[in-house]
Amino acid sequence: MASTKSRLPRNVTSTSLKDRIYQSVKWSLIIGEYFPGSVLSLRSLAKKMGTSTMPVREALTRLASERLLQSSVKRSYRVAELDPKRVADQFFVRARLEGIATELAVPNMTAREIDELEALSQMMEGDIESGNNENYIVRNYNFHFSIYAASQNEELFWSIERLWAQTGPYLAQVVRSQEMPKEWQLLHTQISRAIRGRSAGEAARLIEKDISWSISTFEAFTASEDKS
Amino acid sequence: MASTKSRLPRNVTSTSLKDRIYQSVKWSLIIGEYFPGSVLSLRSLAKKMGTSTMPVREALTRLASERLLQSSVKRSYRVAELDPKRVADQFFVRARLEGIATELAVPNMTAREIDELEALSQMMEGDIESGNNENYIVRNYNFHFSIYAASQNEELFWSIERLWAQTGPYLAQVVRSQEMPKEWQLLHTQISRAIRGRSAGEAARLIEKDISWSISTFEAFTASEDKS
DNA sequence: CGTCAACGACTGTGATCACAGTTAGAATAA
DNA sequence: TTATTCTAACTGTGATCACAGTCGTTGACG
Repeated sequence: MASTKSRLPRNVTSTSLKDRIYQSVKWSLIIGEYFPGSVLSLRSLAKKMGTSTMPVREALTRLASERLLQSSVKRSYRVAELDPKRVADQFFVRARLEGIATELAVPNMTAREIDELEALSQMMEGDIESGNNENYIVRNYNFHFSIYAASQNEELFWSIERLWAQTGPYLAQVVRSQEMPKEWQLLHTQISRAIRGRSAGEAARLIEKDISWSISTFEAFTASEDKS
Repeated sequence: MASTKSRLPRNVTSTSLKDRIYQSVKWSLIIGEYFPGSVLSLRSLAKKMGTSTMPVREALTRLASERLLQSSVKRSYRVAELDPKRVADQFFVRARLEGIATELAVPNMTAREIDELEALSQMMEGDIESGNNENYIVRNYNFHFSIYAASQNEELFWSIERLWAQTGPYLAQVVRSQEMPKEWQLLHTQISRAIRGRSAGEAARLIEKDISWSISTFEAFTASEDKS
């Protein structure tokens, strides 16, 4: 888990304990390591981290303020329960913001960056083929955020990342629990191809398509859950 | 002071101290009560609030995590110094998000809400006329956010509010230090009129125009500051 | 057997302390 | 006067404590 942290842009000197705990928990949320409704208590987390509760509570108040965790007074912190309206709202904003970021990014990306993108998309196709959902989740994150980083708009980048962490627990749960749809297989390759061709509008359209597929997959999943 | 609070019904005091301090500081940022570079130290703020440093530090870590304040290890919290690129990025995202929120809001707004909007815009015209910049800042906030609330997308609403708090210290500084441009006078009335006519696209376009005016006013201001 | 009150083990919150790193200003030297 | 050093007052960080509210379980009672 610690090795993946280097993917996230940050100030080089964020060595405080509270920051490391914050990053650690946030990453766990993004890759869906916690389930909706999971309880995160100060003392148990502190024990697990080998610290006092102090840095943990600062980390958790941060996460709660970014709406990644829910908290009410004197009740334990927990991963937000599934609220279809809320998740739909989040995906809606994600689609718009990620489309905008992609449009900005396309003219900025270097040939080397696009090569890496294409390599990633190849591996993601393989992950879908072999059903390696775990790898897919991480590579999908890296794929998207190497694009958004190229938008060179930090504010945009952070807004999107916050939303990913919010939708992470739900989406990852879906991706883990079932075979990934075959339609997903080509999409990311098409995206990197559109970027290579410098067609910003096309790339943005495909990114938004990617997200709308996520939505419908998610909705189909929750619908089937309700019946069981 | 503390003794009177404890006697109030519990639903009034149900919000924690840290939350109230958080809200208080955030509002101060939105209306530009703090200047770029202002230092907010735990102990001095705690003294001002009449509490220990504990709730203050949780409030400030929240604000820092939302990028409303800057913090580096063992250095005091401070309002971000002016970084033209960063502010431009923030305004860019604001324009897009607020345009989207407006488009969503227009079909949702009730006649009563639109009446209130129009009343606000009338008063804002008066504020510009009489040079009452202080009132204008607050009414402008209320005007915009009553629209964004009607988008009925909470995630969108919070994203925008966060950006307002980020740009607040810069923009408010400009608005306070000079006469407001006459062009601003009619804009908000036009916006409420477009909303009454249920033309979402037009309303969104005007909102984005409002923000782009903010940008250019801000840029003109910083340019003139550099020369002096 | 089923209901409900009460207990006990939890929860976050706020206060206070020790500590180490930062910083600004006074004292010293050139 | 100007530059530099050094100290003293400040900063956030982390640990620990007391406290009050929450919640699940147990045990008594109907």
